[in-house]
Amino acid sequence: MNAPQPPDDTAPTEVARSTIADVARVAGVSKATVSRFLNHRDKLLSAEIAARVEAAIASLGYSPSPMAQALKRGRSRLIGLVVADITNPFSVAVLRGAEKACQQAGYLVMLFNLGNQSEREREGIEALASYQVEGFILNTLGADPTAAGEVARHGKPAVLVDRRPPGMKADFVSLDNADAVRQAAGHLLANGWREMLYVTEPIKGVSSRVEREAAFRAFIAEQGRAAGGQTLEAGEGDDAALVQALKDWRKRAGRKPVAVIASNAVVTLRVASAVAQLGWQFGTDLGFVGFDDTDWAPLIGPGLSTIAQPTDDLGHVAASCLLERLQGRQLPARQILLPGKLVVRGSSQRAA
Amino acid sequence: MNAPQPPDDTAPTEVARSTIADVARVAGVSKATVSRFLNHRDKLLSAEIAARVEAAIASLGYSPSPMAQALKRGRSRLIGLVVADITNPFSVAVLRGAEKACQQAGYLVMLFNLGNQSEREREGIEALASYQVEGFILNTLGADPTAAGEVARHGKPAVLVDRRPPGMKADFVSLDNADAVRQAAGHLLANGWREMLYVTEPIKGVSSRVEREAAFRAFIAEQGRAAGGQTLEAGEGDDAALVQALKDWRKRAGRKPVAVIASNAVVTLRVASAVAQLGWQFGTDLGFVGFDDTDWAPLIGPGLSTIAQPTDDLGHVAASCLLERLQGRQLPARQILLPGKLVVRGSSQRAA
DNA sequence: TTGTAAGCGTTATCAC
DNA sequence: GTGATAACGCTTACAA
Repeated sequence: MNAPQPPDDTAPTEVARSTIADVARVAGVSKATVSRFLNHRDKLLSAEIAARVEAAIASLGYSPSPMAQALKRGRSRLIGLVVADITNPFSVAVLRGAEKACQQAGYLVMLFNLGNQSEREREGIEALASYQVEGFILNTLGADPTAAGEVARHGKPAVLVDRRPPGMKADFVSLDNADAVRQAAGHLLANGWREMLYVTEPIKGVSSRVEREAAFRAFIAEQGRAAGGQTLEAGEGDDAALVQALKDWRKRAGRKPVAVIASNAVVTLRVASAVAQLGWQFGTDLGFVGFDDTDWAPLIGPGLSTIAQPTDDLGHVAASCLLERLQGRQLPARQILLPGKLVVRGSSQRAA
Repeated sequence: MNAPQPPDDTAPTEVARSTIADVARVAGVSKATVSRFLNHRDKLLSAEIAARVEAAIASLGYSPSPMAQALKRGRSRLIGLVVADITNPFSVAVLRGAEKACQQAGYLVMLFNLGNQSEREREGIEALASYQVEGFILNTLGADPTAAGEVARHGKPAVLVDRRPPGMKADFVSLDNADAVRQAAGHLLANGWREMLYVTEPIKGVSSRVEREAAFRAFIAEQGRAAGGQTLEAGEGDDAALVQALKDWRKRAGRKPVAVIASNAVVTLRVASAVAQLGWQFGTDLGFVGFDDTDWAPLIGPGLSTIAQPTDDLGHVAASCLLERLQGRQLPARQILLPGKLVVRGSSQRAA
């Protein structure tokens, strides 16, 4: 304990970031000149000075502080991405697409994950806004209507993905839900499944859920007596209830071939689990199509048929929309619907 | 073209964020006083003035700009998280844990996804550092050795998750790989599987892959003639090759019961797909344990046995380590190994 | 073509 | 206790 204390700079000699002032000093010019070199490159600069500045920058390994730039310019090269649930593969896939597009355009994505707690929407938007993000990509909103206002208040452009809050005017990018549901249901019907059950998470006014369920009902209505259908809202953690509901429903259907449409990957998992418990086989006891073509879908039972969402495009398009507006283009709020693609596997083909 | 230009304030009357100066004016005090109120709250403030400031802040809906604060203080309340591949459920799970801990401590997580392009490590670290992140959580590094130096250069604390680059001194949080492999292999052996194949992504010096494979080899060596084992590095997209390799290997094993250990979820998927193509059944033709307990594991075949990583804890612990250091604690580089948990399902139990 | 100086929104160091 | 004032690292009139 009495040993001479080594100098307590345990932190590995923190190399202070060099600033524009350092560069200026080394190059023997003013800060303004360096800044010009950075922002206007060739214009208004004598070759000799430009070279000196360039050398100084290189020798110091200087790069400008985005923070300071943001403070001064009011622009940050940051895009705020609010995601409902990072655990949802759909959200992640969209994120990936968006991120790629943003990075290509020189923007960095700042992520705020709601973890499905919609009451944190405002919080997320506030936090992001305070970092001067230039725009928002929102894969959430539905519950908290004030959050929409929150975005508007900042006057920053926003694009909505997948979910559209009640009265919000903004670009909207989403799967063409109506078409996708028709593809799924139509395919099942064509394969001889006569009685369908649409299983969804509790709808709770979430726009994509509303749209899909409505499309399902519309489809069934159109078919007259050719097909029957109903909707089941399955709450999380209610596994036993789902099993029971499926059993009852199939019994009621009598001898009609029955099929389930699952509204997303989470529901697919729950249904698959219930089906396993019941000892049923996809494709023989039960037809099935689920939304979201996950990489495990081919491996369950005879392979699960799915509606693949163009997630990468969704993210890419969302980012592009936003970037366009950031370039100052003034357009009315657009609504971009991308088609889903039916991937046929064993679960939707009658094997009995 | 000659039409009178409408005033181009099409942007929805951008409500300028109110600044500390606004608050000062409204409250009839100086900026310094407002700042004191914000940072030192009660100390050194007369009740009357404090009340006035508080009222002004409330009425303006003021909140300080983190950017300006970061610029001034050199601290940003930001933590940089570099993730090898946001598509990997393991990475996402860790991210979730880390994010939760950070948010609780008042930090925001800034995410940089490498998309598996390890050559972008430097880039990511640079980008994050330029935003003055106070520390790093790195779920990557292995390939680019200069990236490690990059982190050190900034003198900011970092904690490594899952992968540890060659010569980097920093906190390290990871699954106890050696123990996990022994659990998996031991369990298979105990269930009568005599010949094992360890299937991994190309090892390429990635520490976690190296450790797991080494542990597997060590385990086999210890068993003497009680068990045989070999390793297969399966490159991505090489599906046909994997199928062939499995076939050959099983043939060579003769009548000995064979089992596969998959080094992570991605490999599990590839193996499951190959097994399906071969028409084999898990649990009868082939034993199986895979790393990472995904939510689809129970649904494939008779259920896939897995080693569940404590992902949430991993992320949480990583964040805690970092936060501790940010609080100024000087500790030697720690190494925290969390145990995995064997989840037994049908695939590892001999049904034949 | 280049330099000077003001200011972005904060916080910290002084005086008063 | 409170208020000027000078930074933090950068951009941008305005001068020269």
